[in-house]
Amino acid sequence: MLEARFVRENIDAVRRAMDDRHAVWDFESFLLLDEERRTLIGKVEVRQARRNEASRLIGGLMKDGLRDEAEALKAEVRAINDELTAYEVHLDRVDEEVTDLLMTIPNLPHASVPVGADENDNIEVRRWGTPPEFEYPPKAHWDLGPELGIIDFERGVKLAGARFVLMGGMGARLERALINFMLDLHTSRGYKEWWPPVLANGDTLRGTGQLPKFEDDLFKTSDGLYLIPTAEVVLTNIHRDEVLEAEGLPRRYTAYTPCFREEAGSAGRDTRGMIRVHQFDKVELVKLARPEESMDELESMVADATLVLEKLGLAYRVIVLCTGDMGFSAAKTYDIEVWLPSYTAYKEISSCSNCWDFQARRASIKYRSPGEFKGSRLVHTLNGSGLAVGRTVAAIIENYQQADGSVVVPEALRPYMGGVEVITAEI
RNA sequence: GGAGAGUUGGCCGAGUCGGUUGAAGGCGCUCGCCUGCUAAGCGAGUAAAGGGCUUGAAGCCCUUUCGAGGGUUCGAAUCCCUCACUCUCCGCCA
Repeated sequence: MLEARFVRENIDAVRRAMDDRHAVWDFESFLLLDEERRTLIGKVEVRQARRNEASRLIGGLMKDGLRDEAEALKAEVRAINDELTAYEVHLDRVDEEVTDLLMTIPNLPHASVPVGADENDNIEVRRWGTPPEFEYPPKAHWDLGPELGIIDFERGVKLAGARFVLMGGMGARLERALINFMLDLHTSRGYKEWWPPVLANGDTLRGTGQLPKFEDDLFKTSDGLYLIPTAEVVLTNIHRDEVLEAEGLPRRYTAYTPCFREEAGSAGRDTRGMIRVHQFDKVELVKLARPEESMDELESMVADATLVLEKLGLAYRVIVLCTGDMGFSAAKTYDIEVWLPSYTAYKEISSCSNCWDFQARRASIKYRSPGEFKGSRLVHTLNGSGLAVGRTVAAIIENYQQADGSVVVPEALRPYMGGVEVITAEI
């Protein structure tokens, strides 16, 4: 969320930022409502001040036994209250409309973000590793997995529906091994591990920006809870409505959770395999940082996420998203893409964003630093996948496949696989 | 699920026969004094959000906020209702 005053006072810059994002936002309504709101506040507050004054006087008059004078004042306040009620009802409505509008404006892109329309304007930052070459036509994980008996797409559909996956045997083991591998790696590098709820309330989803604008992307329970689409939601909201001490920053958090997405609007995209499913596992990284350090923390977060791929020996590239391709809450985003032979392309496996103070303002996450400044200031929040586990499974199966249909287990993972070096067909 | 207790400022914690209580006191923090250093001590200050005036900055005025919402009243942290959450006891249970 952006502040109403900030938008009002920087209207041209905000307009330009929205143009850069190719986002549409109703500036005209905002300016009108904002003006109306401030006018109403003035009218309400003048009357409240008079009421407070009169009430004080009444208290004094009653003590002195001057009942008649007190009654006259009471009558005046009653009249003021009638007026006040009408103005307050109006103000509440306008206030809500302003807030609703502000909740739907996306974050401002950081100055370092390239301006562009869509994913074609994203800029590659670096590459690591070499995509494997095969002396035979490599198979996709959606073929290899079922042939090995470790991924069962058909029964996943039977159990739950389209875009749900069932894994068994070494497939399930690989999933679990990756989760532990990633968590161990991140915790060894200073991230604190959490085990959060995977259902969250509306305030939590509003805090990170999924609500109110993207409710269609979420699974919702009958009593108003949401299945989290990412652990970012709960990890970032851990400190909602809190004031943190500066010396405790940056906070670096990690968690493994299942993630749930409706994938509404992505019909026809990535329909094969386990690239785009309703339920997937992810190890998430979240940081709460001081504003002046948040950009450095974004860079190091990308390094933390890519280290997973390097340890696994998977080729990847890092791109910086252009203004037109960034998510709602992000001020700057790096995507990490892993090489997938089935796509003969790099495919997103992590997205690392600095959300600046956008989420912190929604969720009211502040910090204080006595001696440096008075009061408290908003922190910056960052999040990134470290990594999406299902896509990592797919990448390993495809990149480490052998001519005989078996899959070599990356060395770094073998301790987590009970020493298994090769995955072969099983029943 | 049943019964009871509770929810106050960065933190702890007072505060009901409703009226300068935005809220005692303490901790923490800031500034000053004192002190070979440190510690201790003394004095002053220290909530947030919103609106307005002014501005280089500071500042000033007003409003709101004592879990959330609603009600009673001229006036509510204080009384009433609803809801949420926390704790204790009972029941049930992976």
